Amino acid sequence: MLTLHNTLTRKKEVFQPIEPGKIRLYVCGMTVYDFCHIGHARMVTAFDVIYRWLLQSGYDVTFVRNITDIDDKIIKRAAENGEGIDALTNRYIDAMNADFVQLNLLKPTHEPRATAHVGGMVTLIEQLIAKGRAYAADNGDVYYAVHAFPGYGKLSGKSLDDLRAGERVSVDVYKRDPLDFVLWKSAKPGEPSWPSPWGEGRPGWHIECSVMSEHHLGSHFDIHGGGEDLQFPHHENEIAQSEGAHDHAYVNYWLHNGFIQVDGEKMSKSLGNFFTIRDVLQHFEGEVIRFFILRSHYRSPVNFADSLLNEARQGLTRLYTALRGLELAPDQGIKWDEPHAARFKAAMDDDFGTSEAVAILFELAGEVNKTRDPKLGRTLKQLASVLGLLEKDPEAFLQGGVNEGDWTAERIEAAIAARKAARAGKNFAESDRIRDELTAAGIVLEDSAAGTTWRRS
RNA sequence: GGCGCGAUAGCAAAGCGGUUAUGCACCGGAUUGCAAAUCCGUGUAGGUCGGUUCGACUCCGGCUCGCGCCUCCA
Repeated sequence: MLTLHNTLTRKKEVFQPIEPGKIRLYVCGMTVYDFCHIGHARMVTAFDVIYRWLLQSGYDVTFVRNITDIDDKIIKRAAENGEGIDALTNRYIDAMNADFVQLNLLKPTHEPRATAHVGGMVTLIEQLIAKGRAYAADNGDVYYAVHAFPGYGKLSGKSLDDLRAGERVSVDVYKRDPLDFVLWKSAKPGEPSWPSPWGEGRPGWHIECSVMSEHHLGSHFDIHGGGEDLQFPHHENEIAQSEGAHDHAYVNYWLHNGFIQVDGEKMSKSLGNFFTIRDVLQHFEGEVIRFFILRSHYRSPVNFADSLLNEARQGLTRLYTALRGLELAPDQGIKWDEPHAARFKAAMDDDFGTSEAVAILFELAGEVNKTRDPKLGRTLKQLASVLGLLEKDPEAFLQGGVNEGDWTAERIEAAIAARKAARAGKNFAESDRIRDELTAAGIVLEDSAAGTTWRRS
C-alpha cells in the first residue's frame, strides 16, 4: 500500500489513483537558458525514482516533464549572446539530456515544450476571461484576478490577507490587485511573440503548466511534483488557472522535493552558489551523484560538499564490491516475499523512503559477502536496479573512475605482473614499491587466492 | 512581520513509545609476507526545559538555534 506526503494536506495519505491501475504524473521541469545544476539533479532524480517505483508497483504511468523554452531569462540571455532563443534553448536542451543520461534517468513519457502549446494557452486564458477570473489590461497584458478564485492559497497555506501583509509584491499600475499575476505579456519591440486576441505577446510562466498537463493528462490528474520553491507562487497559480477554468479538482497529490544546500544555504542561480552537473561529473561518476541524492529522503534538505560525494562513492564501492566476481542466479523477477525485498518495498511504499531502501541494500551486501549466495546477489542487483543503481558491470565501475590519467588498464596489468614476479621471488621491497606507486596513482590492489585484482579509489 | 519545515553519535542519514538502523571514518581481532577487500567484535546518539506514560530519541507544550517560502528560482 503506497502512502505519500501530500503538500495539499501536509500529511501522509494512502494513494488512490483516479483511474484504477493508471497514474498520471506531471513534474515541472527545466527552464533552459543555462546548464543544469546539482539542485536540478536532485529534483529530476527524486522524481525519476518516484516514476520507477510507480512503474514497479504495477501502474500504467504517464509521466510528463515539461521544458520551459520561452521566458524573460531566456530572452535576456539570447539577446546577450546575440543569438535566437531557439538556438539557445536547443543547445541547453541537448546539454540537459546529456547530463540526464549520466544520472541514469528514464525518459518521461512526454517532454512538451512551452512554445509548442501557446495556442492552448490562449484558449485557456480566454476561458478564464469568460469566467470573470482574468482581465485584459490597457497595456495588452492579461492578468489573473486572484480574488475571483475562492481557493487561492490552499496549497501554500497562505491567505490573500497574509500575502498582502507581506508587502513584497511589486506594484504594477495595470493590475487591479497587486497579487494578480500575469497570464499574457504584451510583446516589446524585438521580443519573440505570438498572436493573440490581446495583440502580439507571449505567455506568463504559470499558464504553460496548466495547459501542457491538461493536454497530456487531462484537467484532473493524480500527482504533480516539483521543487519546494515552486509551491508558491507557481503551483498555487496553476491551481487557480486550472480549477478556475474548469471548476473541478486539478491535482490529487502534490509532491515537493527539498533543496540542495551549500554551507547551509539554498543552492540557486540567484545566489550564484551552484555547481553544474557537468562540473561535478568532472570529479564523480553520474551514479555517485545519483547514489548521493538517494541516500537521503527526497523532502529533506541536503548539504552538498566534495567530502559527502566521496563518502557516497565509498558506499557505492562497497555495494559493487559485493557483486564483484559473483555469478548471479538467473533473473526471474523480484521475489517480494524475500525478507530484504519485503522490507525494501515497505520502505519505498512509505513516501518513497530511499534512505531506508539504501540501508537495506547495504544489509544485503553484507549477507552476500558472507554467503556468496547467487540468489542473494541477484536480489541485491534487482533491488538496486529499482533505484537505478548497480546496473553497471562491477569491474567496470570499480576500475572506471573519471580520471584515468596515465594509468591505463594495460599499464596497471603490467605493473601487477611485475609485482607478482617480485613476490614469487620473495622480493617484497620491490613488490611493495610497485604497490605504493599504484596507490599514489589512486589504484588499489587486492590480493586473493585467485590472483590480484585492482580498482580505482 | 506572516506561513511552513527541521534539530539524531566524528561525518552522513532512517525507522521506531520498551528490543543492533545503515553507511563512511575510528579502534580491537581473524585473514594477509605486509596491505587491500572481506568477516567478527567494541565504542561514540537523539538541541534545551517541562508534561503525558510503568517506560520517550519516538507523543504534547515552551524555549533556543537553523532552514525554506512570502520576488525569478528545482
